[in-house]
Amino acid sequence: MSLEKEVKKGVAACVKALYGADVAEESVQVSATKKEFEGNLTVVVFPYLRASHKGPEDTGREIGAWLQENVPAVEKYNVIKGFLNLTIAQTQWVDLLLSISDDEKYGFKEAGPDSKLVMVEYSSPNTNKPLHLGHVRNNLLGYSLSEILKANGHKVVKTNIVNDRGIHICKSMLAWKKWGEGATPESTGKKGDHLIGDFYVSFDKHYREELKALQAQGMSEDEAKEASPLMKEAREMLRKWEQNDAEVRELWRTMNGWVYAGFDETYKRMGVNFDKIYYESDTYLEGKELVLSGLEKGIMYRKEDGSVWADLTDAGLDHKLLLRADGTSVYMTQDIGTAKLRFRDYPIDKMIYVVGNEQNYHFQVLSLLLDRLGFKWGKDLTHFSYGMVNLPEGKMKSREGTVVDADDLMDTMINDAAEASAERFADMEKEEAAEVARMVGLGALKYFLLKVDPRRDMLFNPKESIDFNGNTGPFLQYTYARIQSVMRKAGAYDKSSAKSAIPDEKETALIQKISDFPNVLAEAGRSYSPALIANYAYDLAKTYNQFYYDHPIMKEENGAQKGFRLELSRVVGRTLKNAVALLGMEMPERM
RNA sequence: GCCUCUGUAGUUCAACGGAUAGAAUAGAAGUUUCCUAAACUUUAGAUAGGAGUUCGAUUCUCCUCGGAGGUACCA
Repeated sequence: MSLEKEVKKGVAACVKALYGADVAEESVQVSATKKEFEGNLTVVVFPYLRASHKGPEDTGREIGAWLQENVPAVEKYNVIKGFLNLTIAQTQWVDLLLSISDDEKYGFKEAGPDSKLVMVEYSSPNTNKPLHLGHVRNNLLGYSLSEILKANGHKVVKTNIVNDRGIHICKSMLAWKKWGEGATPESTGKKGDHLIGDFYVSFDKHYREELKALQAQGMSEDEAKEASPLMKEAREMLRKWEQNDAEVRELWRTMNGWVYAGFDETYKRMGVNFDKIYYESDTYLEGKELVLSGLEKGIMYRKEDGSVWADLTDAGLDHKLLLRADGTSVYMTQDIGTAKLRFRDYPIDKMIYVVGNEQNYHFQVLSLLLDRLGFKWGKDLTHFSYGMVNLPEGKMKSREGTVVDADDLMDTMINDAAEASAERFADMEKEEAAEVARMVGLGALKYFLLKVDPRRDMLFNPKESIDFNGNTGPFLQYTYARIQSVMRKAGAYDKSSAKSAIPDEKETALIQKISDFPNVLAEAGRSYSPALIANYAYDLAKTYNQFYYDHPIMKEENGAQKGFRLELSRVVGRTLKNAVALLGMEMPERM
């Protein structure tokens, strides 16, 4: 049992014994003592004043005395204002470390028969352009969240809905037909997703020129948009696609194939993956059907022009369009269809959508509609809503060429890491140096994006954001690599000799930090927050570096002390590695 | 207009309603005959403004001001 739990239990028992009041163990407020006060754990006593009918100081002293008497681990106590600081007996710390040290997955829970099945949707790309920085945040959050949920004993299915059909891909297809001159990824040497993205941009460029020309002839903007031959052609292409036109479908398959090959490369490099991929082209018809069945059940209604709507005003929302007058589906329709297929494929207990916060309203509506259509998890589906990544100039805009491309970004990170470490890698084999640069570059990027509270907008400054010093991914990796270096040099050692070691303050602080990991992991799972893991890992590394600076390890002459410090270092390294793995980060053995 | 989110050192980020609001970076000053200095130490610097609830408010409620997003046929 962890010390914290022991104290909570003790306080609950104490309040019962002294004041006859019932207190839930979980409600007891226990935290690490601030460093300016004496003690290891602090109990907030304010909540018990009502039961004790005494002041905070007296109550604190009474509880402290009781704990000292009845909880073996509690050696001393002091009370400052309403805070009861407990000092844990020194002998407890080494025992605690040794009790943790055999559990290689300390803090992780295995999935069992009673585990909930959680489906996490993330990434959700459109197939008309390559992934950008916003997707990177999405992918890393989705992956990390999935890993954290798994570590908390849930069964997790990672899923991706690919928006592979619609006017956007038709625009790229049309541009390719008109101006592509048969270009392929092979002929151009370009990644498929980038090639398609170029044609999307090209379409937009020609389209805007067209609009300008039409407006010069005296049309209004709206009239010009209506009259644009290019847009007409694109719409015609979409119509043909829906009618299963062989030629259009063939081109569509080919071009999407290029995009998928490109995406796969990017995903692989980013280190994310999926258990099941759905395609909008397979799900949108299902959505239509469901909407029509909802129409029969009276959940939807049809307007005079033939369009189908849901009236959500009774839930404080609006009327929502689900099928256009011409019978084509919208985004919402597709999401309903996807939900149906997923429900058919998996016994889902909980559905989490990792999607940007600009879609908050969409998911509010989706939840309501799924619930009305009879999906048991519809009502409490979770929209894991994260904030946007902004650039110093403001929002990323693809039309203005201010998007930060995911592939370019990863290249830059890895190159910077290689440059920054050229000297220190001088004695490494080329391959290892490249591998370490990859880990460090991506580690810096992942940590940077994940350490921030997901729901907040964040700022990415290409020039300044990526640093390898301070509160960064490489800081954690460096700490780990340094520990591994010590372990390599130390070779085999007798762990049991640690038993008679006497830890000092910095060492007990480290053990306490390590023992806190299960709580942090559980809380990260409850609150869906990779940032908690990132902040914890930073804290642990920081604490270790402070210890490392003035505590000799291998050079320690006292055998017990040396064995203890080696074991402590090993467990810190392991904990760091396990923690950042939840963020998709890898740890180099040397750097 | 209406709805949602958001406002913390110069900057980028922390802080289950708990003690003197923490880090990093930029600034100033230091630490290496010693296990990796991508490290460590010292220093200066912030809760947008105003009411309220509370023993206690960055956190909860209300108002004002600022920023972002959404708002029925884009995803």
